[in-house]
Amino acid sequence: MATGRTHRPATRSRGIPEATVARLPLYLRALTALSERSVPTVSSEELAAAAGVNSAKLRKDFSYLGSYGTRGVGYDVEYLVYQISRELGLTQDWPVVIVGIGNLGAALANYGGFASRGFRVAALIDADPQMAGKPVAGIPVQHTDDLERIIQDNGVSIGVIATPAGAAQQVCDRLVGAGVTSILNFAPTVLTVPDGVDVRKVDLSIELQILAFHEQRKAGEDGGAAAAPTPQAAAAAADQGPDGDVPAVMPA
Amino acid sequence: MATGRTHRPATRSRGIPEATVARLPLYLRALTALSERSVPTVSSEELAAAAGVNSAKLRKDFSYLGSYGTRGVGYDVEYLVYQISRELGLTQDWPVVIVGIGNLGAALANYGGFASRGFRVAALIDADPQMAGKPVAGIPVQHTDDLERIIQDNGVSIGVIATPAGAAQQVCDRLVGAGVTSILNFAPTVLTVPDGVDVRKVDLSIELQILAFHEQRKAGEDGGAAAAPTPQAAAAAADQGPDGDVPAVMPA
DNA sequence: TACTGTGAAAATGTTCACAGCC
DNA sequence: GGCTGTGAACATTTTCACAGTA
Repeated sequence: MATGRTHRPATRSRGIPEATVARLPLYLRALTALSERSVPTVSSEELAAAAGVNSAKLRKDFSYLGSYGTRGVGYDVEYLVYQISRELGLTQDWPVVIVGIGNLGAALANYGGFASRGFRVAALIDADPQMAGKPVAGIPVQHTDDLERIIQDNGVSIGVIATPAGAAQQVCDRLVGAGVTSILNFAPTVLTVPDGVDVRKVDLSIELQILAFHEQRKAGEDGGAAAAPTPQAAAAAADQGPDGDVPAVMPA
Repeated sequence: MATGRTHRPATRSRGIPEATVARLPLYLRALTALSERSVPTVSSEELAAAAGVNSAKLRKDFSYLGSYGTRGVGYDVEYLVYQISRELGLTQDWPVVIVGIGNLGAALANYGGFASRGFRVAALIDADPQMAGKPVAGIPVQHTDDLERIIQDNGVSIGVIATPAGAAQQVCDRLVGAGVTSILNFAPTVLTVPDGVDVRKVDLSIELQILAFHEQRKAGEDGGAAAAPTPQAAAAAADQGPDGDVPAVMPA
């Protein structure tokens, strides 16, 4: 039953700290924007502002990649775009499958940010036979029955799970069985995977809960901070709306 | 123009560390599942497994909230559900607006995980006049023109931005101007906000990029770790698909 | 006995501040 | 002069290991 670990790759990632890796895509985006405006060089101060971090952190981050800057001048935008892309593995093509083509899956399929960074949506997979053949974002949806074949035919190593929570673990097992070694999970469940498989999780309601925590702090306690006005007392009838996608409730 | 900081609340959150706050929703979900199965008590070991963390971390996390367990026995599930909910501020009703009802916005509106945790979608807002009046997830979409009124009428303090990147900052400014103090941003842009406003960011393509980084590591280097088989050589024709939402694409 | 709660150690991440170089 | 690169100080987070207790 594999003592499934989540997150944290086994591969200590050579020298680059996780926290730095997590920021590289941020820098890359900021750099890409500069590149589009044909800006030739940028200082750590400017780039940091564009990426929303402070400049000391940025410089330290870059120092793990090597010495790609020029003292007194800054960083060459194009060169840095290339170096970071290479470091992140974006100079190669990553075929990706999306499983679960509900609202969220469709949104993901349409999301331009994937195609624009070396990721290619190789297939869309759904358990509903009604969906089979229907094009979403120009790609025909295929049935779950063919999951293994699709993975293998396309050499897919990254899978995205956008199914309801109840189906996620089963889909995950099949993806892993077929050779997928990285999973991006949108279903609100903890996935159990064998060692060597990375799982990253995006949970919409968790982010909101964290915001609520801080929001509560602003209003409550004493008059510490400022800003927040009344938290409105409408703390009443919270109709438990119908579950659209993701049920949030484990099947038991 | 406010030297907009992102993330990290100003309010040092009494004693509870950020890292702990970020895990509370995880514990809450696991506990809710146990509660539904009428499990009366749970040990740190069991709960930690269900939440995907290790037990020492969980105990330390709970120790910041107080001593809610019983030595030799474990934690009372119902009691803990209540305590964590209260700590997160989920015992009150949080009206939320979603701005940008494209694919992603619709997915969010339909997402059951919101309603099930004290969050109530108070309104859907879109800039497209064609959308106005159309119901999405049973809620009629309203036009951006009415944004300020909607925020104030509903006492909204949390806003979700699911617009294209280009519109995000403008929407953000209007939300903040109307009194919103917490923002969940799905647009791939760094938002600038005044002090006292919290921003959390969910970026789909960033998560994939982090996976790609580790995926690359598994394949490359030498035969350090195990698991990962062939990374398939399909590194060829990556047709730069059309941008659905979000921009990007390196020019060079 | 079987568990929690927590100090203390270790690891990781951030910031400071300045030497070094263009 | 202006900026990078980085040791060293500081801060946060994780883990260990065990005392305390129902």
